Amino acid sequence: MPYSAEHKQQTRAKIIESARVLFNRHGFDDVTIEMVMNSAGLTRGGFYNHFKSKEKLYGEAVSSFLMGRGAKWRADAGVDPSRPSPQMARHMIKSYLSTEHLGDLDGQCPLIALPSDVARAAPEVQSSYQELLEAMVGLFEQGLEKNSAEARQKALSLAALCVGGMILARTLPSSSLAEEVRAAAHLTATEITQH
Amino acid sequence: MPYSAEHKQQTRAKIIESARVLFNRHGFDDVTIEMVMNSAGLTRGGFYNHFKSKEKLYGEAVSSFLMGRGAKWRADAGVDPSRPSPQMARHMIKSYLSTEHLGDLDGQCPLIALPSDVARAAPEVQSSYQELLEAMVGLFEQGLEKNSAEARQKALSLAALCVGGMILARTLPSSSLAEEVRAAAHLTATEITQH
DNA sequence: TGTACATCAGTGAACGCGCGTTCACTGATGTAC
DNA sequence: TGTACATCAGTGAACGCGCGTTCACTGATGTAC
Repeated sequence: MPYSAEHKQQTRAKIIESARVLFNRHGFDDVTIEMVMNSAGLTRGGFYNHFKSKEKLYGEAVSSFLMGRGAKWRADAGVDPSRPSPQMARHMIKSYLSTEHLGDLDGQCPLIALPSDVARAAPEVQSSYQELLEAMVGLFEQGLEKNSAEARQKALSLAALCVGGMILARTLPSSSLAEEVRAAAHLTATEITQH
Repeated sequence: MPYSAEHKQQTRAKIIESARVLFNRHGFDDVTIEMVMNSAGLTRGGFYNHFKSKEKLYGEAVSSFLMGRGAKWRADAGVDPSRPSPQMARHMIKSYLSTEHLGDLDGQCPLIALPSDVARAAPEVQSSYQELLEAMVGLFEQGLEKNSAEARQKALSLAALCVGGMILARTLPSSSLAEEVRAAAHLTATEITQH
């Protein structure tokens, strides 16, 4: 059995990681298989040793990114999971609606980068998107000390405000207006956690 | 001079209208020139009598849609422009975050449908996008009876909440969750106009 | 320990399809007389 | 009024490029003896 057992898996992981970054930045159609493979240090032809099609790769890359993001959030929040607090919600909002996140094209939250692609993607991809949103909403909800119906509504709105604010800020050509949108959304979101 | 003077212009307008609907629903890459021309009752070859390239058509279609939407809003609001009111803002929010708007794939607001395409499009297209957002924000701002700095912040956040809520609702595969997001955003947006 | 062998990850050339674009042609229309 | 003509919007076949996918081959690696 040539090549160690995990060698192929490592290569596969490298391909997914390259794809993740490229898809997140450029979307599905503008990324070619050659770009992905070169960025992983390989050549075009080998791709089909690892994936059945470009679509399958997309599904895996997006799903893994979405899941990874969700896990990271849960870990961040889980430092003391027995004591969810408004501080935690405000901390999440602060980092989500930060100038740094706005400038981070490679690492940005996929809820921001991918909605229009996801809407046309395979069901598994859509499910992952939904799961990540639910994770976000769940964390907000935990951070709000309210009766559950109101907390749920606020948590959903916070998610919409965070994602919408970032999408708009990223799309606007004027960076001063983009920054204004980001700052306004941040302020309003913080206010919502305080009512 | 064969064909009446405006004949060509009418055909051109028909092409733009077909393109508008198709691009709004499917995005730039998934719409072919043949689809646009057939939907306008013409054949592929004639396209280049009217437009220099697919990109130019996209620019015109999107810009005209964005401008038209802005004009419509101003007209709606302008019924009595001397008396902007919270009612007007609430009315806009109600119709924007309505179930009908969520289901209207052809007529939906382009701020919802187009952000990821616009981010990669020509500068004119991006400017049109920004203008439409500014029109929306301006109308919200007029409808809020506050000192200007706070009204501006709230207006920007309302825009982010409206657009973000609709984008999320449209992307989620579970229509019950989508509806929940829409309803929550609607409620929170209304509350914001009342504080 | 060293050598022959089998496996299969990776290579790069080639294929083929879709679609944007071009082009020679057609035929409907308005004008000139 | 009717006829020949010029124009040019519209047609549809053909071109060519890019990219997803396939395929015959290579060469690095682990195993058998």
